[in-house]
Amino acid sequence: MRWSRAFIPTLRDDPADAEAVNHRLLVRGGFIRRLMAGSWSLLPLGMKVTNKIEQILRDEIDAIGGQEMLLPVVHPGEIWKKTGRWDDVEGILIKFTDRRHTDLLLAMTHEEVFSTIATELTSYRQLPQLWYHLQTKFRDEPRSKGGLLRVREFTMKDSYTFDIDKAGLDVQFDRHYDAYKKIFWRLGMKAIPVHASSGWMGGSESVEFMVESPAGEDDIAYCPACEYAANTETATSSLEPVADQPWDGGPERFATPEIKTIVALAEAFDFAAAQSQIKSLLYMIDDEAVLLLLRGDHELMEQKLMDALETFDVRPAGDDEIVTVLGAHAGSLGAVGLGGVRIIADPALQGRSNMTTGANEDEWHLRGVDVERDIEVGTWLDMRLVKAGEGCPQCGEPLEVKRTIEVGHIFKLGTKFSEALGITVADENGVDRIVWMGSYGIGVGRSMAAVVESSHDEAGIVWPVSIAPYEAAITVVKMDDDATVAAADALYEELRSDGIDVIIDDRDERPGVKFADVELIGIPYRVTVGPRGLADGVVEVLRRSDGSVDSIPVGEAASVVAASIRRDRAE
RNA sequence: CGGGACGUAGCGCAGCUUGGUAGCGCGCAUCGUUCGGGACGAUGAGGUCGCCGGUUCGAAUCCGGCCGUCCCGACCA
Repeated sequence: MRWSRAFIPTLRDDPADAEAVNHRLLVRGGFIRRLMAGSWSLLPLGMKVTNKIEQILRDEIDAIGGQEMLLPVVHPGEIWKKTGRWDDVEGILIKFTDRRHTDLLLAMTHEEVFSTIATELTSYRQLPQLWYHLQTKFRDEPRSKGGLLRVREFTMKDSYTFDIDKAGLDVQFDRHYDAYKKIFWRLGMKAIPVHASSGWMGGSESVEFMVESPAGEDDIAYCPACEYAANTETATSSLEPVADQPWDGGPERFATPEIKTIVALAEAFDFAAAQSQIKSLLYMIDDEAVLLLLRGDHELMEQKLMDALETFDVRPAGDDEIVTVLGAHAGSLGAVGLGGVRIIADPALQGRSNMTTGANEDEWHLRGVDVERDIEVGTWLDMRLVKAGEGCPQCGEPLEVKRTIEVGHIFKLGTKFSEALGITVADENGVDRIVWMGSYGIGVGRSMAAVVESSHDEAGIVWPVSIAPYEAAITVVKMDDDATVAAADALYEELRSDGIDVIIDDRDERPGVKFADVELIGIPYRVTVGPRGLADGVVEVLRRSDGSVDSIPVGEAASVVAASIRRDRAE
């Protein structure tokens, strides 16, 4: 490509509305433009990167036996009603009707359609199957943000597997696990696989692939010692035991005027350190008031609660509800002597005594509470948010908590969809068996954004060779110098015939402008051709990733650069 | 959905308090001088001031409503 003919609208200033690094750099570099909130057009450079990412996805999924298909984006509501998701995923699912008043929807994912096709599977002899596609999905996110990180319309690679039994599903799952590790490696990202909550996908087990970035939306707990890693939505940790001070007798009321928070109580009374308090939270779960108890210095992780209770209908009770159920306002709530309300307590409270908690009477608390003696705990449930520094549940070393971007997610769906849609095959005895399914997704645009987030500097993006919009750029320093232009053209042709994806910057611009643009756009190799170097018979090769510069004889430049690029490609 | 900020030329912004018919920088076009890290001079093109309504002789500016965008939160594979 000749730069003078290319549409690469770079911007000198950061767009005013861009905050996230990927947003700033991809817009400035002329890769993408916004059409509306959460919808982006891919300009030529963005398209090139996307194509390269998609090719890697195809390579690796094909390598584990994947067969590519392409399914429609508009689905009949009917099949989503069969799986129950027509009603279950209210909100982000866009529904509409056609001229015949048929219920339709914009696909947010494709389990239903793949499953529909899979009803044509009739015999165990046809299994296993691994199908995938790269398709547009639309999710009406309440709040798109972060450039390409959270959008409404996006391309996703999703694969689906069909097996005769759980063992087969396990094999497919493990293969995807390995393929995903390779994929993210090839995309130039350090992706950490973590145990995750399955959310509304259901299923028994899921692993997310996370890339560390301050722009991310998920926290993971990570053990540097043993590689334990889990989304904080599921992570656990081991805690130092707390030694309670002895206390004779039962709970004792004491006045706590104006004190409404754990912190304030801890400051006012030396026996009421946060870890010696019981945090009481009233929640409405499936329309039932439930009192949740945690250690005072711990935080609730709602997702753990939802997963354990198998419901999405979880919300904090309102002020009115709290007063109605407990007879006091938030700040003085407690579980001692409470009847008729279900109590769920975090195991960190087990065996604790001489604790402080609200008295269910405004401005009064209780001290000397023995959790198991004084409180009728209905269920013990780990629902505590893990914090950095707590012990790894596997090896005890301190955990780290990192902010990350979720770039991929693999699920063991089990039989949820196949049962709902009647996907069965005959086994060797001629008996119909429900098929076991898995589903595995990678966001293409989000991956592109995540690479930018984790690989950039002050000057711009630093693409890995594998997905760079161009592998090399030839910067022609002086366009009105015939010898320079001729040498640059010759180099360009040689690299092209060598199979290198190269662009020649033949614009009549000052060198500074050209240098800045190549760096902003993030092309891994820049070959600078100018009269100054040519006088010595050399051109200059700059490697974007480490800034190293080599002067190389003109005649060897193409082969040296091509060799470097081939080496990078192989990595 | 709650809180906050914003909407004026392709991009970044000023003007609004105190109403008088729109300006700066970058970019763009032409010419000239320049040319190894975002040049300089000259000339020029380009704007429904987000939309609708109101107040007024007169609205980018004041008032009301709406729409859109971003950030925080809620939410979210």
